[in-house]
Amino acid sequence: MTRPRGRPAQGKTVARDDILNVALTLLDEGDGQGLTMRALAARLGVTPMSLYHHVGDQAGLLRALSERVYTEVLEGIDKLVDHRAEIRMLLTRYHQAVGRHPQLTLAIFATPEAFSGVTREITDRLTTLLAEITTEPMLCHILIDHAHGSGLALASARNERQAQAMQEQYQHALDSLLDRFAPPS
Amino acid sequence: MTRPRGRPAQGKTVARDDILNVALTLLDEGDGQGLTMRALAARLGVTPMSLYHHVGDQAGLLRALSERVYTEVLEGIDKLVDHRAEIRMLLTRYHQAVGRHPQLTLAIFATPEAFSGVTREITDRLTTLLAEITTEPMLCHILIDHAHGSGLALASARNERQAQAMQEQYQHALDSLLDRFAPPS
DNA sequence: ACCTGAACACCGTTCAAGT
DNA sequence: ACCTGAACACCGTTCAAGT
Repeated sequence: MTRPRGRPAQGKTVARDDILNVALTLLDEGDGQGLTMRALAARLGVTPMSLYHHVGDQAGLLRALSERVYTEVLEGIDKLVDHRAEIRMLLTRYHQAVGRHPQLTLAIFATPEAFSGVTREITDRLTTLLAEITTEPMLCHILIDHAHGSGLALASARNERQAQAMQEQYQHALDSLLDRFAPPS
Repeated sequence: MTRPRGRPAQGKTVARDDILNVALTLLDEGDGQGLTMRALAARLGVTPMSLYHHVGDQAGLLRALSERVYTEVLEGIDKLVDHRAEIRMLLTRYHQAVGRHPQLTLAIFATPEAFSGVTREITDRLTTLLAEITTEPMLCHILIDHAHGSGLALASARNERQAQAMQEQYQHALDSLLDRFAPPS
């Protein structure tokens, strides 16, 4: 009558990487309500509680996702001699990351415990770089806020062509901001 | 055995205004998870389902809240002759509204159906005003994004003194942006 | 018009128990 | 170490029924 308990004889262990991948698609394919511990477990063919072993609770899951997504922003950014070029690169990649996973960004905003050190790394790197080319301390916040807003707006692009156009508009705005606050000397 | 059904003889009708007031405090006093239809109803001494009669479903509730909060932004803004002064006033009030109800702002971000026409009115007014003093079309987005980001950050102020200081920093940044994109002629 | 209880289909998370 | 079922305390929302 009762189904078998415990770890099944042939049971495959679910990989942490798979959890994160599937979680990310659940988050992106819906309106943000698609990612639940139960739905995630079901999609992975596993009991909800087994997830807790790999990623902790829901905030832990979000933090892991945030790490995975935002780490890509820092990867392959060589310390350029040209500060301005490095700033552009960093922000463009960040903007893209937000645009690719807007629901993740919103979820993190609403879940302070989900903040990962990676985002801190990004903003720290940006502030030190910006300190080299401008004396306006608020420029960093302005740039990051705009990356958020514009990145989130990217979600409402109707097709790839429009998304491309919005990306270019962002680049333009970014250049304009840098020009006006830190004119190339 | 069974408790009475239907409208109680002396039952007071719950007022829509009370619903919104209590909903707003539930939203603000917690970490954003405090506002649920059931908790709201309980606080009002009413069954959850009675709420649906007044504000519709959860998205309707959020839209009503958004209207109440953001309408105050537009109120008492006389059309000033000085475009720049009006822009400053509009954004400062918007920034304050976001800062006072950060969780509402986040909830609306995550719930597109909750968008009220009022926010559209605000951005429309801003765009037409900005068109008068600058040719950079993205300035409007930059200003609104920064109002969002800085307003949301206001939530993490540890005391009123610090909040005041952050408000002033926002003003400063706003002026700086306007100066650089639309220098007073 | 306005409020009610019951019901449906969900949630996150803890726990003790299996292998 | 890793997975399990059962249970607890919640959700939003629909429905038919009361006054």
